[in-house]
Amino acid sequence: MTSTPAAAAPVARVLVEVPLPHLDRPFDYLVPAELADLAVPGARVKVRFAGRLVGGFVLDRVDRTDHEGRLAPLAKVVSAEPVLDPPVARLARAVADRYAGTVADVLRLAIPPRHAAVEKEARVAAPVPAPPSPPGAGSWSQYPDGVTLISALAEGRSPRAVWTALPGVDPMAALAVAVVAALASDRGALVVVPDARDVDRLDGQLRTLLPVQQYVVLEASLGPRERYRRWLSVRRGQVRAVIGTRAAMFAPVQRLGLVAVWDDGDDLHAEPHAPYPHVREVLALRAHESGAALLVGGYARTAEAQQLVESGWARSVTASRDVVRHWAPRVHAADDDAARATDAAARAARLPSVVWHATRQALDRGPVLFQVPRSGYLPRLACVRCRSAARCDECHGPLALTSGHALASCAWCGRVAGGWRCAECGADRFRAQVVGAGRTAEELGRAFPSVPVRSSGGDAVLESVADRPQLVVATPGAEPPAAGGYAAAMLLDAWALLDRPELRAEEEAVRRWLGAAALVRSAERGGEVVVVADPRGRAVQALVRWSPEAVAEHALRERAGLGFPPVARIAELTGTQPAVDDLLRRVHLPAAAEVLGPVPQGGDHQVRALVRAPRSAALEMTRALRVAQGERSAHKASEHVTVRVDPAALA
DNA sequence: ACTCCATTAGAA
DNA sequence: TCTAATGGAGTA
Repeated sequence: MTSTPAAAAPVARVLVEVPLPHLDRPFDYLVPAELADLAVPGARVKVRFAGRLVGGFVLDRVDRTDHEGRLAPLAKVVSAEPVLDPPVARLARAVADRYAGTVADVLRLAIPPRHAAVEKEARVAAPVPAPPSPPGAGSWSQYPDGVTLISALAEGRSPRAVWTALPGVDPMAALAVAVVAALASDRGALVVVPDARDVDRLDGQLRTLLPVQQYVVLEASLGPRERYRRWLSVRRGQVRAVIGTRAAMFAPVQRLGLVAVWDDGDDLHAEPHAPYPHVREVLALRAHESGAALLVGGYARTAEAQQLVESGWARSVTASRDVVRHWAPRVHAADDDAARATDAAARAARLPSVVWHATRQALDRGPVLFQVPRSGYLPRLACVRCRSAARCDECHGPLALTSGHALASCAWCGRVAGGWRCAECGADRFRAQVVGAGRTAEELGRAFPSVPVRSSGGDAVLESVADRPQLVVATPGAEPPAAGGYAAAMLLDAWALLDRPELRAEEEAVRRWLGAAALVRSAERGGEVVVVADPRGRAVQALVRWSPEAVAEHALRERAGLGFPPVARIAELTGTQPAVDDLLRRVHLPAAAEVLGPVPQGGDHQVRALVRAPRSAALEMTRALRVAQGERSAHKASEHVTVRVDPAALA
């Protein structure tokens, strides 16, 4: 190359798109004079790196370099569109540090693939819309601090709140009000919800408050073209508000005033690609870095959200007991066995008789919702007498009833279980430990022959149901709202959710129950919820009293006692034994960190080690792990170790 | 991943 | 002594 360097700021600091942890830093390149105007900070470029052309982003243009040797020139400026915003670049660095990953990995999540035609088409600058006037507080007046929260937003301040949403009051309407309040202060807003159905609902609410040109919807189902078009309008500041699902968490909203996440306990908020960041954590980082307001809302509350409250960083927004009582349905718990065998009709329907009676009565008043565990939780079988799991005689795998087969068979080896006897107590009959949605729908059809039964779940999720007597069987998260609220909800096999071995089982159960119960009419309007589980349990009590904070407080204390996130930070290292050993040998952990394992994982010759550090040493721990990963990749270690920080499922 | 370079083993 | 092969370091 013989071209002369640019007259001003001839050095471009470039982040190269290579997946290797030890290359996770900027490299300097010379800007040729003819590219001087194109190679703006944030631009996509191609550079020669280790002999080949790789993509990268210009982080900055500077006058000089610290590099000793000769600088290579930028090979090409792909586009002068500054796709990497400086605040997003800083965020990517923070997220990479937090999750022991690389900036390049984060940017892959944050910046959608370019679509050249889209970049050109919108050259005609759309005018930036004028801020809307401040909204009324809407349903926020139901919460003691709600009105203050909205006016603070509208006045340009940045409150941070963990919000327990009331049942029966559309939370999407409240989120829409918060968005408009942020816009009214001449700032931007970003709301992330778990799935497309929530996006649609929020969209429907926002549409009533804001012209559609003033916000965009970013969701996974968009094609590359439309996705880039909308994303670009946000980056260019033509649109100030974004609503969307997980990938929207990095949306380059300009002058960010509010970030919000709905139902942060939903596992859809955990990004499945490296470095596996979580929406709530990323948004909290954004709020911190941009000085934006943060709203973490849900019917339930996670231990992580509770931690934000207890650390004093965010405040708790919760309705008073009186207001909760006004909106919530009546909830009561019925233990499965105690209620089951007493009533012939109930036995025929294989329903606890409380459920059967409550359903029959509620059907006079409107639709009745049945929440049944997802079919993914294989319907397993248990001894009818002692309830121990029914296992295969041959391989000791769990027995299951699969659809289309009358006989139980082993979920592992497939052998049909004939002449089974319980290994614990000798009983010769088992019962379905968890009945799948399909089977429940069939049985309800027989028990209530004149009533229509509809199912929602899997790939057939109902949008909503009409306000007339009918039975709606849904898996958790797929419950369609009913026009005037459900007359009742039956939470079947609720104990099955609690029996799961995971750390979050209790929190998760409460989250799912509240999600269904929130769709039921208030007690004043006759709304009723029956949860089939031991009434004495803490989770069941939280539902009965509609006090999710109690569960979150307990979960947080429990995690503190165990040294688990969010009180401590844990990195999970997974790989082959030699690979994990090698990483552990190389890593220079802070003194406060502690290594557990490695222990073999199920199958695959994989092992897992946990590295734990108190929050005060967490950043040091994750940085050390990244450095050690880098050292391994620099030494061409062939076997990869996956590092996940604060994974959602810690058994 | 890929290139470059140094060290080293192998053959004249 | 020269050359091909192998390993390690660095990537601007």
